[in-house]
Amino acid sequence: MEIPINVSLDLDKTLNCGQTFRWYKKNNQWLGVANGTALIFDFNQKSDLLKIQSNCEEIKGENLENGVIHYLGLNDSLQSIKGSALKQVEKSYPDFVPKFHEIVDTTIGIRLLRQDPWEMLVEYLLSTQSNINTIKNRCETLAAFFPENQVFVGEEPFFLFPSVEQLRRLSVDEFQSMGFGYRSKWLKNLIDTIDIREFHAIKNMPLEQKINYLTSFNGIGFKVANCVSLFGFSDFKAFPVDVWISRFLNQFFGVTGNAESLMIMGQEIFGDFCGYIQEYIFYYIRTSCR
DNA sequence: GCCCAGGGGTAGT
DNA sequence: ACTACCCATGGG
Repeated sequence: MEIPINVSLDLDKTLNCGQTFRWYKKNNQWLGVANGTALIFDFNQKSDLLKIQSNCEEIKGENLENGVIHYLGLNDSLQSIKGSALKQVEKSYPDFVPKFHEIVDTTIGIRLLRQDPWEMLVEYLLSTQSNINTIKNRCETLAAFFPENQVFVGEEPFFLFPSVEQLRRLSVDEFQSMGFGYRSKWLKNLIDTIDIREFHAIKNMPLEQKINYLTSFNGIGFKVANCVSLFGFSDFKAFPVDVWISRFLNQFFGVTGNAESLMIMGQEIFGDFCGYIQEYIFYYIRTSCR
């Protein structure tokens, strides 16, 4: 099917900016899994048509069109988000306004995906102290361990992300053999102890309570908790601070500190949608200074 | 071989 | 609260 896209969307940057790990581009098409449905996107930027192929006709109970619109965050008003953040920057850090425009105007089509919280929790636990390529390989290795999860769109194979119950069948040694290193025991502990209903219930809690719950697990620290809150639960007040964001804040605002103090800094600078702006910054600094 | 990566836990101040 | 140190592994 095809759906018209009449809002700003940069699909390449959205799927390639580091918020998601299992999408890949092949023959000018994007292939990936969105909330349990395998998809192939073919986006013609000129005609503003998004061609969609899939392995089934729905995404988590919604029809395909609405499911894709939801997954891609196409209902987010990017202009409102930019306006809100700009107002906050003008008020508190006017010297930063020119840089703010430069960053946002070069990344404006990026949208925050509505990804599966469970997948985000596992994948960001595996992300610590690793570059994005390594993380992508790990996530795909883990998913491909379960051949029963394989689905096809035409000839193209996909692996749906394993459930908690499926992961419980694996041992620390098997995680080790997948190259997870010291994260293996964290993952094993997580899947053995998590109450999945309790986990999903944090969606409606304030950010501080999400972080408190998530950081109660071994291996989930402040930064990863913010990633899960932002990318899994769409809490736009989350502000993940990794080495890149930390360097950026030091360079442009002269601040240093741990992930928690710098998150508060990000919230003060950019306001209620700081998570969105964080993703723009992340893409900007990783593509411009090189 | 060396350095870095979407960090976190722990022990010692 | 802050710091130093360790942790496994792959990629550039």
